Amino acid sequence: MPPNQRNLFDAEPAPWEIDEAELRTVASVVLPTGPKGPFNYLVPESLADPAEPERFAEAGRRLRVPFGRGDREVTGYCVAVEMKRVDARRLKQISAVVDSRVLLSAAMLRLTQWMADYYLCPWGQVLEAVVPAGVRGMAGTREVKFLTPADGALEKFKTLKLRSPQQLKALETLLASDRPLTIPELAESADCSLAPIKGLIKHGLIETAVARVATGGGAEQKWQRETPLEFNPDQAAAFESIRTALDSGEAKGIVLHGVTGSGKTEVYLQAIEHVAKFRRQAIVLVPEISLTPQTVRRFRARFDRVAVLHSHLTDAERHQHWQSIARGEVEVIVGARSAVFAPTPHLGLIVIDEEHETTFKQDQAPRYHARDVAWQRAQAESIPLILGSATPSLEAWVRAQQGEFEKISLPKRVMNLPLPDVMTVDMRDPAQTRFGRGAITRPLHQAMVEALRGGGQVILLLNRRGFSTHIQCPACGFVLKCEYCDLALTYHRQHNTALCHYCDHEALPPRACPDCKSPAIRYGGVGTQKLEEEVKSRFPDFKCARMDVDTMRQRGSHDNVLSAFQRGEFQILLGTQMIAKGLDFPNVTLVGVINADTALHLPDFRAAERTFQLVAQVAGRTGRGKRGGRVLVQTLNPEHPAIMAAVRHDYPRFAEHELAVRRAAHYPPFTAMIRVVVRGPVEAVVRETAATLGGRLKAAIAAAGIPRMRVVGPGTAPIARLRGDFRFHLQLQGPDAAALRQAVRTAAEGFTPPEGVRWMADVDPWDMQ
DNA sequence: AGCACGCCGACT
DNA sequence: GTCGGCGTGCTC
Repeated sequence: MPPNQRNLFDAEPAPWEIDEAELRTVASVVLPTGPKGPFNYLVPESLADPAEPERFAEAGRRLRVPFGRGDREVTGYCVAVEMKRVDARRLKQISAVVDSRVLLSAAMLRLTQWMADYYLCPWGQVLEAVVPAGVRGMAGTREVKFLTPADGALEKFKTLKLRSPQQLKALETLLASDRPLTIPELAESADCSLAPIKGLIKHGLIETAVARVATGGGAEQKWQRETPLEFNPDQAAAFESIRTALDSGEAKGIVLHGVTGSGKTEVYLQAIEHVAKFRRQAIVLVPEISLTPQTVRRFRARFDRVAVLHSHLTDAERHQHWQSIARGEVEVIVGARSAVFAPTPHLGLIVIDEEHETTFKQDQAPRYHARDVAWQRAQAESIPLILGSATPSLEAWVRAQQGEFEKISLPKRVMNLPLPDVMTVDMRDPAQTRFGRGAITRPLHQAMVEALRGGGQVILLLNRRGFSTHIQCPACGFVLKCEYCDLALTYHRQHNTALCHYCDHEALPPRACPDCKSPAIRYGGVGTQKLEEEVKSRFPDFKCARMDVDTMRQRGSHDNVLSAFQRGEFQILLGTQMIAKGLDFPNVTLVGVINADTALHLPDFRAAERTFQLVAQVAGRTGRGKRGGRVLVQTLNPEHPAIMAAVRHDYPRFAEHELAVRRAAHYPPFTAMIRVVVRGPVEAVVRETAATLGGRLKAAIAAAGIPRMRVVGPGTAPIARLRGDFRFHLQLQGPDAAALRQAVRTAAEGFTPPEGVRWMADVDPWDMQ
């Protein structure tokens, strides 16, 4: 019977056929793309035998299944296998089992299901994001034939009256081997060619089995061992609380609020040592930033078996690490966001360092936040979750205040070092700025002179890369924008191009205004490249290095520059926010913030929080040695509460002020939020689609009768055009997060946007642009 | 998402 | 009659 006609014969079951249902083994399969499913398939006897682990259909492995009217073979994730009463004639059968072992434990399957539900994303898409591509493709492995002698091979050799001495020698060699050999291995040790081996296989005296093996192996590097450091009383108290949580066998969120330089890492390290004693594993999430080499080094120095997962790994390396973690060979996993999915067999602790960092939120679907996924996982595995930061996210802080999480403070730096003096430089004051041209004010210049003269090092932070941040015509006001985005182009002098920092589009920098033809076009705004020139001309006797995405493209370059700075090979380090994170330089006596206001006026309710974090974090980079240190913050808003609090190292005061603002404006963390973005190439169509979607959302809210829930917008997104697409956005706000998600689901049901228009929902958005 | 199905008009 | 245009709806 041709498969396409099948439905003709067994369409709807007639009433008298209804008790055709029978008890069968059924697998639920979720596909990575396409319709959501899950779809049920019959498990044939041949794939239902646990004694054959190579082809056992069970939850957590991938399966090949026939799908659609054409029965094309697709790969899907098996999420459950159960005995069910089904009408077997209406189900198709699994074709094959792809994975020879489980990729996702039952707990991880539940976690991915939670993510799909919470982040409004198909389950299959979550699964594809959780299992690395290198693991799915079994990168770095290949199929190899292994040879074992058949039962009674030697007797058979005689009864078959074979007389080849080469074959006999090969067979005897194989019999003498204590493990299965590959064909080349056997040829080598029996000192024969491939022909006699093939002959033995043909006669059935040697049996072959295929297995996947790793190709090549990474060399293990030996690391200098370090012993635990002495705790100060605050650290000891913090560790005690964490140890109690670890021993309780219960889930517990712990906000470890420790000022910069208070020794949080040492607390993590000893907590993990405690976990490792019980042969459990720990996951440590760090913001990417090439995984802050100093932190990674400390973990390597304290544990024998550390897996470091970073973005520069090849697929094969990632696969090897993943397998090694799954086998329980690893004590600690240090990695960025996605390391929260590490397949640890017996997880004991999750640590999120620099918990406030935005990199923990994924900016593509599934748009998860590693902190929230980690908390979900911690609850499922009944383990503690430590959220460490000098500037905790307000989300974490509020939960600590409400008693949902425990709060632990490390209010002092180790060895009682003082926090650095922070001063603002008011850039509105002409007396301070009228000092040549450039980005460095008189007080900052003076401070640099003093610091360098005293043999100290200087860090300068400027959160804008490139040379000039905009190209503008003073005659008509025209600003050169990207052809595809609604964004000003940045001038990069090195390659003499005008570059879009969002889509990487390059344009030729104009000599005259493209609009009014005035030749007076001006390159304005200071980026890190221009700052570097300014520093070099002001301080020609000192060496200076720049660190931003443009200079850090190569693998390892980050670590190289920082190590050189630590060795004192240059005195001035300038760069974007990547220099503000987790670094420890005892000889840095001055930190200058060129412009603290860059994040302050973003159309984003988190603008103040970001500003506070940036200033407070970079300020923490100094005063870590005997010489002490100071910080100068250049700003046009010295009286802004976020900047004032950062100057005073006063996180609680900042939090109190900012939380009052958020509460009054009904913003997170006091309300849940989902942002919906609609985009497409034709502005009018996008606008109309956004309006339709807005209407559907409002209707969904009204129909469900949800109080205090509102739809803001649609309106033009702050970045109105990106990569050629016009963008409109909406925000759903309300106290009940689940109701918000349900409203989006209801609105999406049966909604198909016009050709070319796409839309997405971002749950708990971080970026509002 | 992908693909077969079916109902149209233009062609051999 | 037959080919193929795309609109529609289903996929265990």
